[in-house]
Formats: sequence, C-alpha cells, structure tokens
Amino acid sequence: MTNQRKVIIDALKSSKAHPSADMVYDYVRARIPNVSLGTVYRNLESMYQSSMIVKIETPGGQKRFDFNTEPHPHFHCEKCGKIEDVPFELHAPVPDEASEWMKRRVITSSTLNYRGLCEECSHII
Amino acid sequence: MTNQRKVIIDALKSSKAHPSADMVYDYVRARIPNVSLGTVYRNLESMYQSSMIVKIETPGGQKRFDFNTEPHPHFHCEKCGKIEDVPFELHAPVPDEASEWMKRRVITSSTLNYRGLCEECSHII
DNA sequence: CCGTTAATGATAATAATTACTATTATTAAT
DNA sequence: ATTAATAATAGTAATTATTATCATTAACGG
Repeated sequence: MTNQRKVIIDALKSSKAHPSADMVYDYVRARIPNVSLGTVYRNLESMYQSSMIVKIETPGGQKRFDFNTEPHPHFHCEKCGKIEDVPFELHAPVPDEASEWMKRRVITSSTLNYRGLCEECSHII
Repeated sequence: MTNQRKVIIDALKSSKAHPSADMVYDYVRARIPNVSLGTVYRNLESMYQSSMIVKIETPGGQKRFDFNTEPHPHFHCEKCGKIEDVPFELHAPVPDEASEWMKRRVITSSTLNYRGLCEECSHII
C-alpha cells in the first residue's frame, strides 16, 4: 500500500463532509505536497470499484465520497452544498404488486436522498 | 414560447427513457435541423429551475430528465444504462427520533433510486 | 539487495456543461 | 398589421470534472 493511498484513506476517515476528489486532494497535498490529482482520482475510483467506499452523485458537478459503506440516506443542503448523514434508514414493506416488478430484475442497491436546507441555512432567513 | 422549447417539451413527453440533453438534442435536431445544443441545455435548465421537469443524477456522466414530476423512484440498470420508472412509492413511517432530526431542517424533496440489472440484462447471463 | 510489477506525477485529452455575443424571433402596445 | 422592446437563439469559445497516457519512481517477494 502506497503512502498516497494511506493518506487518501485518512482523508475520508477523518471527514464527516463526504469530501469531493478536490477536497481529498487538498488534505493529501498538505501532507504529501507533490501528490497528483490523478492519483487521488485513481485511488478513489479503485476503492469504489472494490466497494471500500461509496460514491455520491450530486446536483452540482463534483462527485462526493463516503467511507461509511453501511446503507444510509444522505441529506443535501441546497444552499451551502453540505452533505450530511441521515441518522435513520427507511425499511418500508414493498407492496405485493411491486415485489412482482422487483422479481423480474436484479436489485443490487438502493439510495435514498433528501434535499432541502440544513440546520444552519434554515435559520438564516 | 419558442418552437424550440415546444419541441424540447415534446421530446420529454414522448419518451419513457428519461432522456439526456444529448438524446433530447437528437430528437429536436430531427425536427429543427439547426437547433443549438446550448438551447437544449438552456431550456432544460430553466424548466428544471421552475420545477416543470425533474433532473436525474446518474453514475455515468450525463444528467437525465423526466417530465413526470410526481415523486417516484427510478431504477438504473448497471449494464445497459437504462433508467426506468419504479411503479410504486415507499411511504414508510419516519421514526420519532428521526422526526426530531427532520424538524431541525427544511426537507423539500426526497429521491429513491434502485440500481441493478433490468429485465433484459438480467436474462442475458 | 534486486528484479518485477504496480503506482505515481505531470501533463494531455475527453466529456459534459456553461458562458458569450451578434443575430433573430417573440411579444405587447400601438 | 407595424414597430419598438425584450427575450431567446445559433454558433462558438471557455470552463469544469474526470480520465488517459507514459516516463519515472516506489513497493513487495524472493
């Protein structure tokens, strides 16, 4: 395991912000000044491919990454762009007609996202 | 309302594929040959801003668009990239401790996505 | 150690989207 | 219908995020 990858993992472990590749790059560069952005992308992608981390799609351009692979919803603040973990999981029963629909497909994962205003942004009107 | 926008709306109405900007562009260009891709993007974005249509994030680069603004989950096929509507909505009760969490935020929308293999792709092993 | 293999840094290339601007079309008021 | 005001368009350039390339460097197993 290269030092670069170790520090990339540290970046993800030590952040609750679900950092983007750029944010990880900043963290790593503070410790390995000449690290390449490509190395960050390459490592994030391979860790994602091997299911070590989760990739989060966002309305704004950049993808975000989560070291926590336990299924849990995310909350996206529309104002400040922050992404938070939602501290519960919905386990709703699937209706019968829907289970027929699902049986005809292979479902490998599901993601639940909320959007709105976070605690800080909803106070500042 | 410009003719361009009318045809862009037609494209979305007549498709069940949740088309990308590119796919809409192809449809419109077949009817207005010198339409500009920028016009397609501009219209899709403004329709999205005014909540006329829904923007769907995808793991692969391009965003997709849905004329159906009724909340409903989407199913993303990992093999062929197809996006399907899921014919049911989960309405699970929110646990009490979670409702506390949600009260401190403004929730404006939620999206539920499934990933896996679609009917065709799950047969062809 | 030392050779093999894999990962890196630096940079170029690509893909998706957005910005710019001169021109054209739409609209509202005559 | 005509016209002036406004908004939207086509065409193109620029930007942003990400991926590819490749010569060099680092990790690992014997």
